[in-house]
Amino acid sequence: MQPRKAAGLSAAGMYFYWLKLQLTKVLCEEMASSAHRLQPTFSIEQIELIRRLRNSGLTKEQLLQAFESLERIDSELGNLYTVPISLSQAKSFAAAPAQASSSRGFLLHNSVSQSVESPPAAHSHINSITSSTSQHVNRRFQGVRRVRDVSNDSEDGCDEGSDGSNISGIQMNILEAHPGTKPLVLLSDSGLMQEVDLFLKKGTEKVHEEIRDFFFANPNFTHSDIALAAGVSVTCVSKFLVGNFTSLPNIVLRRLTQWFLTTRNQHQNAQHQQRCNTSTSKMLRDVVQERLNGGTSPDKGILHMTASGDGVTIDAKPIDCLSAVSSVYTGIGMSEGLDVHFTPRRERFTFRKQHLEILEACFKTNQYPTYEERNEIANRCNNSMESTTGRGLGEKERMTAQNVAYWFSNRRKDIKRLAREGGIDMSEVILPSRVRRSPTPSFYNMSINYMPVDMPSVGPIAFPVASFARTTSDSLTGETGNLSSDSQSSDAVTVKQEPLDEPDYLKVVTPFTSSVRTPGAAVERISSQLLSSAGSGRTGASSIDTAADVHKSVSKLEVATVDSSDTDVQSTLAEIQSEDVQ
Amino acid sequence: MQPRKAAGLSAAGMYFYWLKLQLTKVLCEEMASSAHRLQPTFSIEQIELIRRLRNSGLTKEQLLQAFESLERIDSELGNLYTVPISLSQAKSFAAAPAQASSSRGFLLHNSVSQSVESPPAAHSHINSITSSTSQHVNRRFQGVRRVRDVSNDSEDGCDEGSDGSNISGIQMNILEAHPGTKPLVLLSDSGLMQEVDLFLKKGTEKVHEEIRDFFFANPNFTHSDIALAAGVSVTCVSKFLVGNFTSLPNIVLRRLTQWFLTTRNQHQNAQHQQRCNTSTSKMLRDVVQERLNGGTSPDKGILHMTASGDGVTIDAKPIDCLSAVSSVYTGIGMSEGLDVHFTPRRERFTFRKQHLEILEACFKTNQYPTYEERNEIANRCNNSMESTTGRGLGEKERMTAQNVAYWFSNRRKDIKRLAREGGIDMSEVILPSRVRRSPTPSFYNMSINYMPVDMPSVGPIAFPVASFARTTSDSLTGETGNLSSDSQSSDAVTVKQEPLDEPDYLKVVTPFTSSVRTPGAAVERISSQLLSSAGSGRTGASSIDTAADVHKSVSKLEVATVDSSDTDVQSTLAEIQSEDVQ
DNA sequence: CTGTTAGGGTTAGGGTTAG
DNA sequence: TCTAACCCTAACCCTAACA
Repeated sequence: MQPRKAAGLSAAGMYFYWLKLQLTKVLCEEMASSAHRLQPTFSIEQIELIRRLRNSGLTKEQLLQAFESLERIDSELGNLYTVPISLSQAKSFAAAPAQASSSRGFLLHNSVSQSVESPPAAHSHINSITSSTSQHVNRRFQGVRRVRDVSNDSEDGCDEGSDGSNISGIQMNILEAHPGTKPLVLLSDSGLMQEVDLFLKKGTEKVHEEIRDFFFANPNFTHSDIALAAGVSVTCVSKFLVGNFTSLPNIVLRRLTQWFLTTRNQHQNAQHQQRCNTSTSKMLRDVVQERLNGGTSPDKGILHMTASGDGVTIDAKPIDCLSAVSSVYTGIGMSEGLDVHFTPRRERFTFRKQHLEILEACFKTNQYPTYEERNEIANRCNNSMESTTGRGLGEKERMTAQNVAYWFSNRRKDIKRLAREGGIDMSEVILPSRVRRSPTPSFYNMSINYMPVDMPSVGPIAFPVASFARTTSDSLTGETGNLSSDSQSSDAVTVKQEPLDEPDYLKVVTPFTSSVRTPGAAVERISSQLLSSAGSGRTGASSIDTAADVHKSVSKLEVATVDSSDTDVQSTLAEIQSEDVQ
Repeated sequence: MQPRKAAGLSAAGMYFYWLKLQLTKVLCEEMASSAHRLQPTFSIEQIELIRRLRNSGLTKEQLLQAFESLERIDSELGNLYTVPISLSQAKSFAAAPAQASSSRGFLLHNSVSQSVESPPAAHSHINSITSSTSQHVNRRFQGVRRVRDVSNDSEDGCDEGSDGSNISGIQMNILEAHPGTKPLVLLSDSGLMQEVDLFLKKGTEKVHEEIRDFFFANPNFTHSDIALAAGVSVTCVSKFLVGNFTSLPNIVLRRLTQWFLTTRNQHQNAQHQQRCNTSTSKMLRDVVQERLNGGTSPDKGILHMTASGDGVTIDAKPIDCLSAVSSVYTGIGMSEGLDVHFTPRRERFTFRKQHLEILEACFKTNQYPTYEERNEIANRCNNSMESTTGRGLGEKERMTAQNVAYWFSNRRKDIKRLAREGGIDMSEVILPSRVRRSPTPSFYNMSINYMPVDMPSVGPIAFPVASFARTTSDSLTGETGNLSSDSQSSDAVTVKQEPLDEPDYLKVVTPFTSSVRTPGAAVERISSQLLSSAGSGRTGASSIDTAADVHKSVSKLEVATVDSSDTDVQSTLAEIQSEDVQ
């Protein structure tokens, strides 16, 4: 086997992370000394990890060595990882396969050495991975206890997408035939997927409600457990349970749903025999048994795997959901009858002029909007957009609370950066608005109790239009004179330059200038700055505007920001920014 | 003054950015109330800002007014910004000149209405900007302390270019004759430049090592600080420190090096008297003094400025380095006797057929190659090219990892666009290959005890090929039947269309189709689609081929991609895509 | 602890520019 | 004209801090 050099550094870093996680788990298992071990299925990371390990050219011997080393180290350190097993009932997550035997060896070894790199797609031959050599290590399925080491999931950005319009990643369940036997890797069928789709069709609210109730009905559940089992971050679980389900990406919802359906079914089936919930092994056995018995859904493993870990799709596409899925199902990838679900990557949302106007206005008031506030802002934006365009918004055009959250987050950073670059120590000045955000209670009026102090930092700015002359002659590009008002083009903001000589702009800015103390003033300025600088062009695909138009929009935008051209903006401003400057 | 519309959009945006920055700084300075101010040199942004201000037609009086306003405001607000000075040793960045007055007015307003846009090029009369009125404000050089709060930043793309083949941007240091006197704008001499060049000659690795060590040796450094001081984005700093220095453009490396040399020297020089590192002014004085005394390099300002913020040259030209610099020195920009270093624009790399073949093959396997992978691909391409041509590759002919990165990036976009245009919602299907993106354990935690494994990248994708027809009739483009073998024309690949009905092509593809699990199958299909649909002939400039020829090459390319005609391709495929379908 | 989230880091997608 | 090469910033990941 020819070793392949690892990927990029960052990639490597990530890899480390996963590996760490993996090793941690394995080590954990290893440490445990239980006798009858079940070979749990593999977790997402595990699968991928293994694949990578294999691809990296690592031999099983080497791998084994590594494990042993870790084990040794661990024992020397006092079994830090040997924590009490606390796998609560429904807490069935993936664990590395282990076996109650005493032989030593390593998971997937043989197969690893044989196959080189496997395509990401779920291959049927994956089934043979573990079965080939029956390398069951005596690992224990250890509940993930650790301190906060393992449960520290990453988080993950989340998006809106209220329902399962997305196809989850590659689904693959690895089940073991029998406790103590070789693990079995099964491909997930579309049955679960469909079930999930159906369930998601109930609507996000309903889904959330059910899952939440299910969660609370089981005191043994912890966020971490679910996160681990479902393959999502704790953060997402938390958000979901708290009610911020709308800020979660579809993929997360799908996974949670999948977990829910699977777990619930298991739970129900195992209900009668789930008397002793303290015995992990017993419980695991139950689960396995259930599966072996052809439970509701043999493949709806708790231990499913999703190839691409993240991938977020912003928009919820209730309607397209099915079609999208079906298209995938019938896609080429499916030609072999495989259920390959790809986890879509995030789709970048594009903030339009109107959005920015509203966002900026809100930002001036409160840099830390709560979820409700964000949601409201998003709605406001959407409504504004709808009324402007006169048509419904596409899935991708619909702003979500998450988008807003991202925007605010990035915005705060922007300002901070700006301040820093300006040499101002913002750490003490800025962000005072961080008034303890409402603990959950919502519907506070956005404006609350504190006067948003803004940072006096930068001042109004006049952007010199000038040019940053590119080495070549760029300065000649825009010579158009003034710009007339622009129509509300629904295009992305293309603002990149703004004519300083724009009368309206100046006019508008002035007032603010005079009232510098206004809390929002500074922010306002920076905002406008940002706006002016935050241009991005449009692609040829959707544009037909001329350079002149661009100019127009730009100036328009600038003006609008400060001006009162938009009702929504105005209302927002009024609502939030009542801190005038009389 | 006749208003001129700004140049390119981005230029304007950039301009705003700089200006904003500048103002921020100015304001900051204004806020400070120290008396004996040193006039620190100017930062990149400052210089540009000032230039812009001047060009905008703002008079010094107006400027003064603005400053005063701000100052007043500040005092009224309670000197929110007057934070303890804590300029850590080597952290010397630029501060903007300011003055302590009390009149009211507003920054830039007047000017705005008057001036329009100024050309980006560095003008020699810039010298008079500040010196004309001796506007030294009592600003304080504020240290950048912050806790760890403020160390936030922006980012920015970067490129390859491993060594200093690039000429940095406009270099210009502004020093003041004496503290309290009018600032003096000095042109940076080539001394520092040469020093930088020499340093860079050590090799990227070495450079990286030294700078990195230097960085870690100073716990006070933050990425942001360096970015700010060096005039590069935080992203670049981050990448550099993490080790991805090869993905940085030459210009960035140069700047970092410049920063490093400058800072280090200062550090060393100030070492003995740096007992009290709490006195910012003291330190500044030292620095200034040193400079005035004709220190090692009077102009090696920390605060040099590089006019064009970006500009990237892809190829590393160790050899040309010097010549390049010299050419710049004598370039047009110099006509005024100014030491204007133009940042050369990127040199467009031309992908040849061979390159594309390899790239396509790799793309099918993994759409998101890591740095190492990209590097490997580049090497593979170069080797292939070398063996083909039988001669060494010129600097421009050598593909770099960055070229590969660009190619992949653009390729992904192409596919997405195609899909979109084809009416397929790729958001869910495409780009699954990205398994959890590397968390890139920023060098902080990277160390540790784990075996570096690389990260998993996902699998194969299945893209619905079918409907990717371009909206228009593209499918008709390639009707040529078979293609005979094509001679190795050294011309740039002009392949743009590919006959779908190409027997060979189909033949080749088929296997993949049948083996859907193959990761690259879908990609393959889309790729071919792209090729077929994305037709563009070659420009008349370099082409003389007939349509038939094009077809030939195209088919050739396609075939080669999947076929085993090329050794490199094969090896690549085999190596990576060994996930067969037995 | 456990759950959340602000923020520092980074990556990569949507656009745009220019060789 | 095409597309390599950027820019900007949305969208994440991860850790620390805090409730």
